[in-house]
Amino acid sequence: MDCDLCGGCLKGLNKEQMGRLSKSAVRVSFKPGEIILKQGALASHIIHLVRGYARFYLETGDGKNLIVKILKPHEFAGITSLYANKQYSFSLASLGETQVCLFEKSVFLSLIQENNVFSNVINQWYCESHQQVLGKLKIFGSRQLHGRVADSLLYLADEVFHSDRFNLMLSRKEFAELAGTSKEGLIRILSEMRNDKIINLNDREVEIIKRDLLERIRQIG
Amino acid sequence: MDCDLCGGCLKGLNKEQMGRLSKSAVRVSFKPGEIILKQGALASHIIHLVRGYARFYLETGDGKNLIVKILKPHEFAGITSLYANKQYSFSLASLGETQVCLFEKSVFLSLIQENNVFSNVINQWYCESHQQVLGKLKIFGSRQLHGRVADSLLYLADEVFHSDRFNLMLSRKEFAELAGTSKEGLIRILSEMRNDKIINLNDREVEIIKRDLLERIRQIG
DNA sequence: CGCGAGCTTGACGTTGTTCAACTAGAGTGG
DNA sequence: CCACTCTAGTTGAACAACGTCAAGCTCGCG
Repeated sequence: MDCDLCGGCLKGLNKEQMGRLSKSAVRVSFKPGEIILKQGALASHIIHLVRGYARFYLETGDGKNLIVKILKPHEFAGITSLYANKQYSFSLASLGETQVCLFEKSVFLSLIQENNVFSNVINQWYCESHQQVLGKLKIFGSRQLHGRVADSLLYLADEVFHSDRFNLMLSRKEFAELAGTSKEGLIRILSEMRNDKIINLNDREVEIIKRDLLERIRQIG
Repeated sequence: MDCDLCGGCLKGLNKEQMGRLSKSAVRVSFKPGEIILKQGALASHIIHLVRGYARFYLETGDGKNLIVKILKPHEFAGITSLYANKQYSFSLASLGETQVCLFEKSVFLSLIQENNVFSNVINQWYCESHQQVLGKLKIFGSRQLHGRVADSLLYLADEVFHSDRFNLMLSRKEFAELAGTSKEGLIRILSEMRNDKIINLNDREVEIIKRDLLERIRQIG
């Protein structure tokens, strides 16, 4: 199987290595809401999101979830389980229709070990991912609801959809899990923001109207 | 300058590379409470903690801090600023007397790029560090005070001091910043735990008595 | 038409922060 | 040697923030 859709995401590999990886790869499609990787399962694969979006979340143990980030096309997941972890420490579920490429972890790992350019690509990935999580931790540890919701809205606009107008692919409950609160708490803040004309909100269509204000709310909390 | 105290932390480097790194290295001592790296400053160095402990924290912008982890001897900081970030995204302050080794970021980076074994060591470091932050995010996003304090206590016992009896090197305020709450809130929980004989607490001397119970509190919140 | 799922709002109780007062110990200067 | 002051720690009370519970609403579907 070839993996042309993976595009430049695997740069640094030579033809032989690319072939070895492709041979171990499987392409799979998922319907909306299906679980792609399950927390606790044996970490056997690295996944590459080819098409669609997916929510990367932690099962907190008390029946709730915490969405850490939204994966968009050409992003990876499972790299955090490359070393040490025998099991996935997170879950991944599709939003809408998605298509993913599954690479065997062992092959992926040996490529990192033998190809320095590739190893550096992964390094860089870690660096960015680490930063993002640290940022989220900061928000969670220091801001209250208004700030966390504002942050989540801006995260979606800036990092995921690259537009101030987008279709929130999440249910209210899922959006709450992204902002780290309850469904009702989130809804109240959103309603408030709509009343204050900071955002437009029709069902799952979101438009950021007063971005400067939203950014201020994120900062002061 | 040689860097024998860095021990096996820089494994994978050959003699020439080790020499190049050593030549760029500076050894510095810090008194209790002094700032080693300052959030926002130009990220010019990677630091290696040779002796003592340090708190790795984020300045949240509203005058509060959030302690992400406690660095112990032979750990690194600043690796998260290797790529992209021109400025440190965190601060590092000494707890007690510490001694650190400063490496020039540019030299460090070129070693990663040319030495695959070293690159993999860093990769692994990222992987572990990433996991730790994700774990903390999970706690912050899903547990309330009791759980967060229990988690912080167990973190110190298991990951930092490797003993159920240790000298908390943090003030109450700093410990609160580790647990993500206010000084008063933390004190109340600690008093409760002392009254319930879950921990012993004399000034900054901590002893975990009922570990099983503490672990349960961490899990159920 | 009835049913269920997702969304919304109000009421209420819990949790946690803030403010203020108090204590103990350490350091300072008369 | 004793006020005085400063800091860290502790506790109580008032208040705000947030989660939970319950009810109603809309919409799509059988």
